Amino acid sequence: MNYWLMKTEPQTFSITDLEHSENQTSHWEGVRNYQARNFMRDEMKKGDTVLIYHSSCKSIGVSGIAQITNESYPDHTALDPQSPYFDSKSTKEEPRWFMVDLQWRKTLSRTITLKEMKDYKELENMVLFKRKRLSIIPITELEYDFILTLE
DNA sequence: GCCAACGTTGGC
DNA sequence: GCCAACGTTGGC
Repeated sequence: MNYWLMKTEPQTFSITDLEHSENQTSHWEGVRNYQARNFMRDEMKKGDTVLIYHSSCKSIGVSGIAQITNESYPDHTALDPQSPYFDSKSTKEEPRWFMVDLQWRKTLSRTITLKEMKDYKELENMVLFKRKRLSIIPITELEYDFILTLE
């Protein structure tokens, strides 16, 4: 069982939106970065645990927990010319982009902020700090457990 | 809104 | 295959 951190802009899709989705479950559309795609396509497994991270917003940081309920399948929004995630180079026969399904587990009582996470030695090796533009980030069980103790 | 970091594109 | 130009991410 693996642990992940997935970034989202809450004005687009927040942990609260996931909580209020049908069956508290949603697909995770719009990943358009190859390394993030590879994590999703090749390594995310059903049952993996995900920290939901809010970016580009007032309160930046970890805001909730979710779980992978469906492993990767083609991201249909890449084929939709009306979608902001449309990619003319992706086809039904050879999909370029993938998504997974996530189910809500918990909305944290407060956001564990990026700022405070940077203060802890226990988290100093987080990929989150090293790969600033990666939207899907593997984390260790120790990092996961430690972050949740901060709530 | 600014801008640094950095991933992607495309000419050569 | 290199690398300059360009576009996007995301913290501040």
